[in-house]
Amino acid sequence: MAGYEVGHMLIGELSERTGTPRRLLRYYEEQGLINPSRSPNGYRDYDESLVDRVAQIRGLLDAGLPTRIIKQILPCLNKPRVIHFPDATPEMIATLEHERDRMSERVACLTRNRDAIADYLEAVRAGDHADQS
Amino acid sequence: MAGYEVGHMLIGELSERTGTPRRLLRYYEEQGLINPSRSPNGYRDYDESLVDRVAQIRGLLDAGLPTRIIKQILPCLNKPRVIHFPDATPEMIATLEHERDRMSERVACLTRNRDAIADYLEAVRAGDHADQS
DNA sequence: GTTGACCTTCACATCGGTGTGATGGTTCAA
DNA sequence: TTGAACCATCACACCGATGTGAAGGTCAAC
Repeated sequence: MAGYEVGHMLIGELSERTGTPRRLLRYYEEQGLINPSRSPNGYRDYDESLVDRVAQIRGLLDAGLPTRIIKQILPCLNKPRVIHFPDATPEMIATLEHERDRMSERVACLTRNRDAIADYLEAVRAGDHADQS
Repeated sequence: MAGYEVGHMLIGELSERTGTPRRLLRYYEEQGLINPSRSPNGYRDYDESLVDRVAQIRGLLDAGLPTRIIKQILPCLNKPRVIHFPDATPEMIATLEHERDRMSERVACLTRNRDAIADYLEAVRAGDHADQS
């Protein structure tokens, strides 16, 4: 059970470190969002960098993006500065532009509503129970 | 089929004006997100203000919020300045604070990824096909 | 009065993300 | 060598949001 090579881990460790059920780590792999290598015994072998990537995936899922879209935008998000892009096909670029804009819309919507909630909370906190106590 | 009282409309018109299937307008009602009045004949009668509200609901759904949560935060978002809040129970306040924070997290995640996409697109556009043509 | 375009309710289906558990292989330590 | 703690695949179930359509009421126009 020992992790000989540092920077690599089994599914259980990645699960704990990301707070993600094993089931979902396998699901994300099935959807092509990650592809861990395999140890000789067939166990999945996750690279350290996948901790961040999984967090990113979950954040995007939580923000309403489906795996299909996440899969398309992930390659643009490789840690190192834009090295060499796998595919700059016009359709891919159009897709990215579209998704970028949709994300901006989501940000606007969320920001608007969050600010409204914050305002409400502030108003409530501003001693509005004066007529009750 | 004429709309006698302006500012009121049938489900079909609201559907067209918001780009929302009738099915979903009824679903949102069932979930307690809107409650249109009824005409004598049983038809749903939507107020003009629901055009905006439906847009808001759809935006939040698209941003990953479930109807259960949307239902809780909607009352804080009445057009007129915070008039009188229906319920300022401590649990409700805690819920709102929590959801506000979750929305901030989503905004952060979406912004980060959107910017990365934008950077990527810019880099691609910056004549990086130099080594190909 | 019949037709057409609305509306109603209701039910069943699909799809994506997720939960749960069965069945069995690998490895380490007692 | 057996048991515990991992791992694997696979299948079935659930839930929320959504699609689709059947069966029937209302109303305006012809």
